[in-house]
Amino acid sequence: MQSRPTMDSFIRRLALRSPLDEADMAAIAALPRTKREIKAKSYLIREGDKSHAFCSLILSGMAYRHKLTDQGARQIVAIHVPDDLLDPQHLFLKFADYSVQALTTLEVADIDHSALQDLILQNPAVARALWVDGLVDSAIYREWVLNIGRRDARSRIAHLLCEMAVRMRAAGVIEDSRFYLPMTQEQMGDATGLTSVHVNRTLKALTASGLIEQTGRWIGISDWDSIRRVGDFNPLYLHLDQSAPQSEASLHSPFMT
Amino acid sequence: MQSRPTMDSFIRRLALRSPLDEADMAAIAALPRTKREIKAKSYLIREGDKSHAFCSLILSGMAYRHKLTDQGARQIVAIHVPDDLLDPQHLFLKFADYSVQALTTLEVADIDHSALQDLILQNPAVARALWVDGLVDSAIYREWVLNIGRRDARSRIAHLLCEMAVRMRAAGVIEDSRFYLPMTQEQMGDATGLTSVHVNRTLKALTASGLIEQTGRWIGISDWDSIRRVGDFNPLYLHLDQSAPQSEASLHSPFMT
DNA sequence: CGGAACCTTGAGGACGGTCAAAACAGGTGG
DNA sequence: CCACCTGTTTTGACCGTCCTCAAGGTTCCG
Repeated sequence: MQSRPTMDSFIRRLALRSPLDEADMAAIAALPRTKREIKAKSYLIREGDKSHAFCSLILSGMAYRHKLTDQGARQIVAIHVPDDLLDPQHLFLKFADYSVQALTTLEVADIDHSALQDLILQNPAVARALWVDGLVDSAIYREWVLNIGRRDARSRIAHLLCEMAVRMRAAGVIEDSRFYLPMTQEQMGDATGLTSVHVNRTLKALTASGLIEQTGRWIGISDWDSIRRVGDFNPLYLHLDQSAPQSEASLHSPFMT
Repeated sequence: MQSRPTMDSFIRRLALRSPLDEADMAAIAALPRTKREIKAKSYLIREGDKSHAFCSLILSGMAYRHKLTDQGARQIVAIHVPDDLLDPQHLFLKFADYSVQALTTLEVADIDHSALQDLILQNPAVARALWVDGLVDSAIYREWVLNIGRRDARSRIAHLLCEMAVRMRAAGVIEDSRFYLPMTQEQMGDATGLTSVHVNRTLKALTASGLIEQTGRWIGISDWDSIRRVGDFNPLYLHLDQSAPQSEASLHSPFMT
């Protein structure tokens, strides 16, 4: 996991989906922030917490967002990669309806709320870019509802792997045609509405069918086209390509160089 | 379904979660818009469509948002009640990753994008209120992921009914301690990741246990406290009460007068 | 070297799905 | 006002995907 101390790639991601000129980007880059390191497994946010006075941007590492039922069953509702901004919602809502926990050691930049609010007030292009980021979040939630509600275990896992491949590609953390997915099989189950036992069997089956290769938590995708079909994965919902709604290009493998 | 020609109650809902002064409200009320009537079952938006040049606000009636898998399985990802603003996302994203279909005859107000964009640029309080509305949407999606991923059929249906009761209460369309839920059992299944057959059996079981009463598509909740417990329903995620994060009041029945 | 967390595998069970048919409701047109 | 048609609800029988429980292996880290 390389160290990525600046916000450059975050700004580039925003600019991908919403127009930002040099001045806008400079304004974001100039936001006061403090870097912080967070240990794997520790909580960034707990359900019911009052909102923090800052937003955390993931510089490196991964985190996940989850909710619990009364009986203590856990559902992971989102997985976050570098350049994800955790909780701009806390700018506006008073408390959290979910928990966020570090999946790996995490480098985050805590951006002060009042500075961010000021920037949003003064700079509509920045406000829009952040708003759009949240809209894409929503789109991902919708796809997860579909994934969990209407696909079988094989498709769900395949879909999860496809999404992570594409998003990690966008974040620039794909190495050597493989990606490191720092999740236990239990966590993958919590993300897909399955049990760890069934995730285990499903992963083995995907490997046996020659769709993926696992070594530890490194995932290689041997046959992108097949796994895309099995997972019924169409990356349009990630809105990574604002220019071409229906482009075939978006179906290409995230492992192509 | 009473006719509700103005945007007053929409504005009131926004003001519930985000501060708006008289001038802000007047500015929203002055937005140019055209009223339109939409027949039940017709599409407002189709997946893959390029964004419209307007946002539709539901004045009366209900609609749902859905996505399809490759094999044609349908998942309803959201149900919309009066005062819901459909697709502020289209202000910023170029195409739709879902379809929206009318559940009943619908009265909507189409608000012109350019006028709305201008208002957002000029008036930060309005921008914020709309942003917050989208954040609550996200919170609902998260809860649905949990509902579908980690609750059994009985809880899922109970949860759906609780959510609809509370949201319809907020929209002011509860009559006589009952609410009209214009969904077929197949649609309820599509919303909860179940089949219509199982929804039927589950509803019968809830009725038999004395939790609800059904007459046609009118749902009466006989025992709010029990169904809330069965559905593991805690309305905090709806962020209806910004003042009191942990208030017990939020657990009260939406049928109390 | 030891322990904890995680992965793997097996056997059995259950929740919810599938398929199919019948009852019912509501609207339309004769 | 009845006859019809279509969409919806209801019920039954059977089945399969995924869960549960449990034990043994493996990996990783202190």
